[in-house]
Amino acid sequence: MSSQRTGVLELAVLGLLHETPMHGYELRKRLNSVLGAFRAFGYGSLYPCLKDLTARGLIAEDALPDAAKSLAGRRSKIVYRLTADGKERLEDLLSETGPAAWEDDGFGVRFAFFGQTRADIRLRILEGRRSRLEERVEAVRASLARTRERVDSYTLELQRHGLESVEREVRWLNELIASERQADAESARQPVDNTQNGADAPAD
Amino acid sequence: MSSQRTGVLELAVLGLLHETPMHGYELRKRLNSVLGAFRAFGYGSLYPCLKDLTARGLIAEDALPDAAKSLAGRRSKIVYRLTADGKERLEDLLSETGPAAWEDDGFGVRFAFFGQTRADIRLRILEGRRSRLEERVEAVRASLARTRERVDSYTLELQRHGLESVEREVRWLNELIASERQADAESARQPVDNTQNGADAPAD
DNA sequence: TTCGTCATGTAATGGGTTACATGATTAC
DNA sequence: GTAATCATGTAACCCATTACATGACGAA
Repeated sequence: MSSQRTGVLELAVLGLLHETPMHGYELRKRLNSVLGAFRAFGYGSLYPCLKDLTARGLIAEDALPDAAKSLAGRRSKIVYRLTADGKERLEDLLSETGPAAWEDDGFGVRFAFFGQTRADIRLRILEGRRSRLEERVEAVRASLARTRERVDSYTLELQRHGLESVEREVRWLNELIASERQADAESARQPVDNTQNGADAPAD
Repeated sequence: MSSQRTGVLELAVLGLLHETPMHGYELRKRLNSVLGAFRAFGYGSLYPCLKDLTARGLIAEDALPDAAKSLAGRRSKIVYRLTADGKERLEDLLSETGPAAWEDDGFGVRFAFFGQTRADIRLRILEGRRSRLEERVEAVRASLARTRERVDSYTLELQRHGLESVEREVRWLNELIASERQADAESARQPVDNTQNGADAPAD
């Protein structure tokens, strides 16, 4: 039932390859530099994923055994690039606004590729995540309130710190949402857009 | 070798049951209230885990079909309690100071049960986690420094926010470590301890 | 020549999620 | 009597991890 099993890794690979073709080793480094603070992938995850994506025709390999490679960079074995199908798939994934898009992992990756995401989708994802986090805040607050649940001080401290972290992210989201809305309003006033569906432009 | 496959859930269950016997449903609530901000487990994870732990003799079920249940609490089907083996296992797990203890998940659970953990182990885990996080900070900082890696502003913002989060946790750990050390020093001056190996006590 | 990093993989397994299925008890 | 919550489970699947294995290339 419409359950597009995402797999953070798949999305991340497609997203990175959309920016520019790369080979596995490089991909992994970029991956861990972009998502660095949250997640780390090893080769044991990446290579099987690349094989899978290739088999599904979403990416393709351009093997260059010992080609020119003008300046910069050692010679590479297999360079992967996004296929047309892959690009389509990427757009589909980046258009999702459901749970996958606001849960911890999924959100991080999607946010990293917000540059390739439609503005309205961005907003919905940010808001989705915010309300998700607000639920958590509520849950922890409730738990903190029920002090009868005799908790030792460490458990309490953990909850307190966790709560603060989540609240902090909510504030961050608030700022992001505000600035998205502002940008939206401004671009509506003077549509300087490129490649966008041009609404009736105001006579200058 | 020696790879004691932990499984956050297993440890969490043992830890909670060490405090007091409980049945599955209750266990799950406590679980998500204690670890609330970080992780959530569903029944689909919990019950199989309980069966597994039972099979391994680490916990046991006390079925009370419709017993007295004096005050407070609805009648429960299966109440789980920690066995002697389970307690031993729990102590082993809580004594670990390796990767399992300072990686995201493992750390959270272990911290929640610090009350049941030896003071020296606590300190080593806190320090282990701190140095782990410091590595991450370094990695992200390095990535931020290499501005050549043309990143769009969203990716950048994600990295920036991630970095701040990690730095924040490092500060938190610093405080915790300091207060652990202080408590340690104080208890060394006047050993008011119970159940501890009594060093030569100072004549009052 | 040896070390570090670049570079690519595989096999086995793991730990947990999702979705489904069921029924008892309590509050309204 | 009906809805919410309590309460217990199973089957299928998934995404990734761990540990291992291999080798070329450049710098010291």
